[in-house]
Parts: sequence; structure tokens; C-alpha cells
Amino acid sequence: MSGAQGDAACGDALPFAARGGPVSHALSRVARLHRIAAGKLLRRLDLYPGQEFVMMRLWGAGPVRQSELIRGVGLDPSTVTKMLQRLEQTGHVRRGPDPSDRRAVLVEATERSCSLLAEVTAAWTELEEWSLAGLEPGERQELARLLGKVEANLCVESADCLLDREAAAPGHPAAPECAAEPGPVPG
Amino acid sequence: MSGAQGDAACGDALPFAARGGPVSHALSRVARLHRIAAGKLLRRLDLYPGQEFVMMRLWGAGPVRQSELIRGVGLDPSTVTKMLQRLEQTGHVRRGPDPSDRRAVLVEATERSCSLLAEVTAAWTELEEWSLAGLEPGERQELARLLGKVEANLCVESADCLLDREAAAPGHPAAPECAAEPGPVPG
DNA sequence: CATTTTATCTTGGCTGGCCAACTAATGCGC
DNA sequence: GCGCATTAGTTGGCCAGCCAAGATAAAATG
Repeated sequence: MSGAQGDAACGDALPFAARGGPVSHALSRVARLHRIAAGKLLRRLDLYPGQEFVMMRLWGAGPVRQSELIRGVGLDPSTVTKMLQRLEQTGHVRRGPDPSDRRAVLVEATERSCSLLAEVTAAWTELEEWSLAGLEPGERQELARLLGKVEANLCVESADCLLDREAAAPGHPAAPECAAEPGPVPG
Repeated sequence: MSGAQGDAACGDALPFAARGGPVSHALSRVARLHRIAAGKLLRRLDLYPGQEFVMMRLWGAGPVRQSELIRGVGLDPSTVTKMLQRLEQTGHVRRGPDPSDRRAVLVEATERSCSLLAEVTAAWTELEEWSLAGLEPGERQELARLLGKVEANLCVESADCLLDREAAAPGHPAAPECAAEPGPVPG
């Protein structure tokens, strides 16, 4: 500090929301709050925010190539690698080599993790309902639609985005619980 | 892996978008893409995504108490501390003790950083326009409104959110460039 | 005045997430 | 067969961001 340089109030206090763009700014804040809320819900499930997306991809699918998983969640490969290392360490995930391609890695959810499926789904539902409280069905749909357009816009440049991966695939009833064949778990 | 344990496909492949909630999921993806896009724009300005918000608070204000800054951006104090340490190291920010309260720290933008104001503002505008391409004015407004509602919803529980901090503060014309009076710096 | 409470940072530790650079295995072309 | 590009994953480095715990200084309280 030491005063010798004079302060640097460049221009004075704009309303803040008026510079740049209200939507971008609101988006950042909402996303942060949303993530924090998700974190609180996931905490008791021994999951960190972000891991849910990976697990959701694994539940409901058998062993999956890591590359496919990466494409699915749309994150950086290194991010997924580290996340999987942690998920493996916490026992939510099992990894192994792919016999048909020795550089690939197969990933699958552990049986233990299956017990979380329902809870994570519930948490998501709760969070969704929470976030959208007071919004009418039409508004929710509109919000989803607008977010979709924004995502499409941002996608064009970002290069690595999913977009239209499961847009099709209509209503599976699908048991929310771990309904799959339990498969013999050797003692 | 080794197949001996039986796979753990809990339930089968839901449409994914159908579980939890489409908005929450879309929100996460959009936020991520948005942040990446912001990062690309900020990169050349020697800023990392997130720092913009802090700098925006500093530009347009003289020396600010760190605690006030923290309240303003709504982040964790430790986050802001570290961010400021880096911003100080990169010369964007200057910090010094508050003579009137020796545990407080005063923060201000450096003159050097002032040259970024316009560029950051431009980047935000560009990003905003980019994200919202193809959306009509009505849609943009609607999106902002809906995001606002969601933020309000998430705010109630999050405890540390801003919301209505500068809702007041009417139109400062305010030069977008470093216009401020050089003013005496304490110390 | 002494004690306790509160406010203001700071540090350490951990995750998510990115990029850049690297290894290893597969494929393709010659 | 040999060599080169592509693909798959990993590692290291860095930053944002959180929480929990600690150090100081100010304020409240006895």
C-alpha cells in the first residue's frame, strides 16, 4: 500500500448488474448456489459434488469404457481420471483393464454404491424441486428450454460438449432402486 | 474387475435426463461451459475465471475492506484470501492494513489493473451476447427473471448469498475507463 | 480492569476442474 | 515389417472453492 501510488478506483461504482450482462452474472451465482446445495445433500452420501454425474452414468450401465464415460459427462479426461481414482478409493467404483483394448479401462459401479442410487436420485429430485419452488410448470419448461439454447450456443465454440446424447429414449419406467440382477457376489 | 464379482448395473439405463431433474442438470452443464468460455476470454487478460468478479468489485471503488469484499462477492473468506494473494502477486491488487482496525485488510485495484476494466467489461459483454445468441429480448428477460427466482430459492437455505445488495443505487453514469480521482491513500 | 465473546483474516487440507505434456497401445499407410 | 498418426489414460501443475481450525485484534461483558 504505502500511499505513494495513489488509489486506483477506475470509474466509480456502477450498479454492477449493469455491466457485462445480467444473465451471465446470474448464471454464475445460481450455479454456485446450486452446487453448494448439491454438496450439502451429497455430503451425507459420501459423495462430492460432481461425482454424482459420473456415478449416474455408471449406475444403469454395466462396465463402461472410461473414454465413453468421459464423453458422456463431457469433462476433461484428466478430471475424470482423478475423480475415478478417488471414487475407487472410497469404494464406489471398480476399475480394470479392457481385455479387448489394453490401453482402455473399464469402469463399473460397485454393489456397495448401488445403495446410493435411490438416495442420489432423491437428492436430485429434492434439489430440483427446491430450486424451482414457486415456478409453474410452464416456467420450468421455459427455463429448461432457454438453458438448452444457451448450452447450444456455448457448445459451438467449446468443442467438447455433449448435446443430444440421450435426447431420444422416451419414458423408461425403470425402478428407482437397485433393481438389476444382483448377480452373484462371491463372499 | 475380473468378472468374478458380478457387475453392478443398478437398474437399467434411464434416459438420464429423466432422473433428478432436467433443469438442475442443464444448469450444471451450462455453467461449466459458461465458465470455460469466460476462462478463454479472460486468459489473455492474465485473469482466471472467478477473479473477474473480485476485480469488478474493486474497480469502481476505492480501498475496500476485505470483509466487505467478501460479503460482496459472496464467497468463502478463505477463497477470497487466496485469490487476493494471487491477484496481489500478479500485480492486479494492492493490500494493506486498515489503520482504523488492525485486524482488517484494505484492498484496492492497482493502476495497472485499471487498463483491464474495459477489456473485462468487453469480454463479459461478448460472452453474454454469445451465450444469448438467437434469444429474443423477451426471452433474455425471461431467462434473467427465472434465474433470479431460482437464485432466490437457493438463497434461503444457503445462508451466504447476496441478493439485493445493489438493487438500489440508481444510475451512475460513470466512465467505463479509469477515471477516478487519484485521492490520498491511507498510510 | 480482566475475561469472554465476536469479528477478521489466514493456513492447511481436500475436491473439482482445466491445460499441457507424457506414456502406451492401437491402427493405418507404406 | 516399419513408421507415423490417433486414441486412451495418466501425471504434474495450477486455480477456484469449500470446510475446519487457528491466530489476532476489537468489542462486549463481568
